[in-house]
Amino acid sequence: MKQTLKKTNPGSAVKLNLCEADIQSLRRQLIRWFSAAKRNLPWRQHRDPYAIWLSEVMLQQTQVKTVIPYYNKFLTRFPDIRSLARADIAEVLTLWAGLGYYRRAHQLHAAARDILNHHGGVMPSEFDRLLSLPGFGPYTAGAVASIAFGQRVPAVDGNVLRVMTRLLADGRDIHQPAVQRDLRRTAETWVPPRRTGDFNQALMELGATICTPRNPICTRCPLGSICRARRKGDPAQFPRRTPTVDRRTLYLAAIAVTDGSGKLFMAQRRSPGLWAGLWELPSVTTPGPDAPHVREVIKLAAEHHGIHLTAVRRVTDIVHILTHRHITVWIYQGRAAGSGRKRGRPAPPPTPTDYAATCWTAHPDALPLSVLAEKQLAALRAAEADIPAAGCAGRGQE
DNA sequence: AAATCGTGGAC
DNA sequence: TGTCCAAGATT
Repeated sequence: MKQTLKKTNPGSAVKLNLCEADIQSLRRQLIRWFSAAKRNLPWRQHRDPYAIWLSEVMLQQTQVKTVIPYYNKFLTRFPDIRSLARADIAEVLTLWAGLGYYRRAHQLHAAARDILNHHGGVMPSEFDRLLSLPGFGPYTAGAVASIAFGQRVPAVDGNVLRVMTRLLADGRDIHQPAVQRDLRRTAETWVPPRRTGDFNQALMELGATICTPRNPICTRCPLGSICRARRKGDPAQFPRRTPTVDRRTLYLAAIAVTDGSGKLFMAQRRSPGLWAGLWELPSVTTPGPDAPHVREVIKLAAEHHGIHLTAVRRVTDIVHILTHRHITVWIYQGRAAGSGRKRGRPAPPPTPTDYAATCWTAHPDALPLSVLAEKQLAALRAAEADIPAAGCAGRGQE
């Protein structure tokens, strides 16, 4: 039996949902399909709630393929909540460097400490308690509660939102928080009393492998018989697309400052913010779109970093693209003419203002670096600039 | 509610 | 090549 609903119905009195019979069919078909089709992923070999939690955090807005190597390394180094909670945030960031969205690493660490200090080191199992931990939103709390503890709660991520809008032929904009909340309430009625974790994972797995954003493979979909978008003939029109926003451009002048003994001046970014806690060449924003003159760079270095430069030259420049930023970086090199510098000794790091900390180091690659910072060092070396050589401590060399 | 927060895969 | 967007959370 089918409900008679208006097509896409914002404001309709009747809640957009499947009928009871279709919900039963959905549960059965999905679980059956998942048993046969599920991918063999590292986190599916664990029953430990911590291991599942870690995977869910790393997978936020990050593809499975990208996460896998980070996950394995992280879990080897920090096999349980206690080891993570007692670790230095610097080491956590080192293992996270390159994965992006670094707030996740800070909050993962904070939540581990919270669990150790206030929950006896035992992961909470209830949705509401999980939700109150740092880094847990509706999705992650639902995923951990259902997958690790079998709680009957939904786990609605981007995959599930897409699958749901297609099953329901729901034309609303899933980027709107109110729409997401409504779909989560609908999903609550879909989660079966048993095998909640498998059901939630099956919905996500379907979205990731069959019900994909473009070119969904409806011929292989176990839910084809109840999918309203498929019946309408064009499932890919759901979910509704939203107009893209332009990337803002950002212009930076970065300076590779060396002292007399082969050390490089590095700066650690503040938290919160972009690349929080990671290290990079000290830089300042400039009006753009033209590269600042050398004398301007000398002035900026003195103002922002308290360093007096000599022998400044522009070495190279790079472009870095983020989701909503287009960053142009002009890279300069100079030598510190610090007053306190003696033979073979770097000047003490100036008191940081723009940054959380600064340091002189002969091994900049040993610090947790953003991908942009790695690009900066690589570009300098390609230009044969006079900076410390790459050591063996950097990532991506194994 | 709309912005912010990274990086890379896929087409 | 540009665009979308990925097991989202936070302010």
